[in-house]
Amino acid sequence: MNQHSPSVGRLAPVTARGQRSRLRLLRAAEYVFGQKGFEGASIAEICRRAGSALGSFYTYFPDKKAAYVELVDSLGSRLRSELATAVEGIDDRLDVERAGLRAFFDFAARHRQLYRIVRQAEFVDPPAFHRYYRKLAAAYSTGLAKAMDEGELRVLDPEIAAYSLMGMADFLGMRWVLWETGDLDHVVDGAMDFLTGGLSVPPAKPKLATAAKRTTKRITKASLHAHR
Amino acid sequence: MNQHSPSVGRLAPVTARGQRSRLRLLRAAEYVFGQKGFEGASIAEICRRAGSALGSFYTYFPDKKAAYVELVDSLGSRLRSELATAVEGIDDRLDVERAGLRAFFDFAARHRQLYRIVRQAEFVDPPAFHRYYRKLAAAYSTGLAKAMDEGELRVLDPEIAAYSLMGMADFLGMRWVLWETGDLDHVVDGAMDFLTGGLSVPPAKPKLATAAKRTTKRITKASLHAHR
DNA sequence: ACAGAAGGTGAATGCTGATTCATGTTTCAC
DNA sequence: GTGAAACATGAATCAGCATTCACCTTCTGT
Repeated sequence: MNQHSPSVGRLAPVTARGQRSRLRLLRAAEYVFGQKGFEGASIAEICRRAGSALGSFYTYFPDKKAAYVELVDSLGSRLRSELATAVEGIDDRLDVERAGLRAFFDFAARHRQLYRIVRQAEFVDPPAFHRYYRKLAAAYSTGLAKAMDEGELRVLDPEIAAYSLMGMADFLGMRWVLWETGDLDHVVDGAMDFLTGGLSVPPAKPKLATAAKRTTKRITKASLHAHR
Repeated sequence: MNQHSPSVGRLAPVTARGQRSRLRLLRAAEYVFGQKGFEGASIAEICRRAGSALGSFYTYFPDKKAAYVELVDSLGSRLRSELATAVEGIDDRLDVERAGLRAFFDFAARHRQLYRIVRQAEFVDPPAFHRYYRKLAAAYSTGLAKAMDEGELRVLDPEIAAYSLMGMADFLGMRWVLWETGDLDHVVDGAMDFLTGGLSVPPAKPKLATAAKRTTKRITKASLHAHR
């Protein structure tokens, strides 16, 4: 009942040839769906790109939507697994955040269709869309909660923190990975600066307050002008 | 050349009746596009919902896409204007952030199609999609930069901060306004807690470090359990 | 009260593209 | 080597719209 039950029609390939065809089709689908959107993509174009005949698509997928959903799930689990790998063995939790952010940007750069495919999923198959973010958020929340328990992070609501951090990564990636490839190191540093210390001005030592504030401001503003 | 040049055909309504019709059509379009997506929505359904005949749509819009783009632009400027209003007169910058977040959630709650319409725009008309976020980000960045200049906020790259904050708001709204309406006050408080102070544990007074950490942890975890 | 403009109507046109199917080709277990 | 199961093929089917158009109704100024 779960994944590919070959009960109705034959969907899971049996031979090596079949596996190859299915994979070619899926890869082509990732490209075309990402390029044109779900509705805009035609099975014909996917097949052309995969080097298969029109009918072959239906040997492996019951319909257009099924292929799409599989793509969303697959992108989700590939992303989660890459993030887990990128982060494993890192002790300091802030370094985990940095590595995770970096890995996300890398993934997005390698799968420029990621955003478009996932976002379209909201219309094609809402459950798949939810799954994608909920699974990511669940793993993230757990990690954050543990770090908070261990005193590695300030104690916050882990789920709120997880969605906040996911949102940051999402928008930063959209802006600096997809729209305008810039100095990603600078973006990662800037993001880490923000998510580490927040927006509010740390209470300065009372006596020197004004002077210290002024100095900090000048220095950092100058360094910011180096970019952009 | 700019907005509605009635050069080819009559697109801008002249009489009050026309204005009403156009508005009814636009409202219906907001609903139907939000519900079914751009491709999934049919002009016929929009007209049915608006109580107009099929042909009337083309009295006011050159085609399906034009109506969509107008919707995206309109949602964008309505949002920006509501945010500006919600925030004007507030002095403390962190209170501005709080009020802005709250206002965004309210807007999203009142326009449950906002997310779906804006996200679809990426496929329907990429320029409209970019405009939406870029205009928001530009206004936001400017405000943040000013607050930083005035020493109200820690100095960060304003554009990175703007996209980070937009991403947070976007994801928190998706999760707690659209998916599961929960205790929004708690979400706003949690988000403010995060964006104010960041993730990292503030350096404790050396002598009491361990004890203090423990205590904080117990208290806050207990209070967190009150929710969810 | 009438002309002409603005607004309204919905059947008809045309195109696009998902899905099916009858038929050919390849693979592989034996 | 052979036959059944797997795969592959692409023309044909079919349904769903966007858009057009020829004609009707309601205003508004004079």
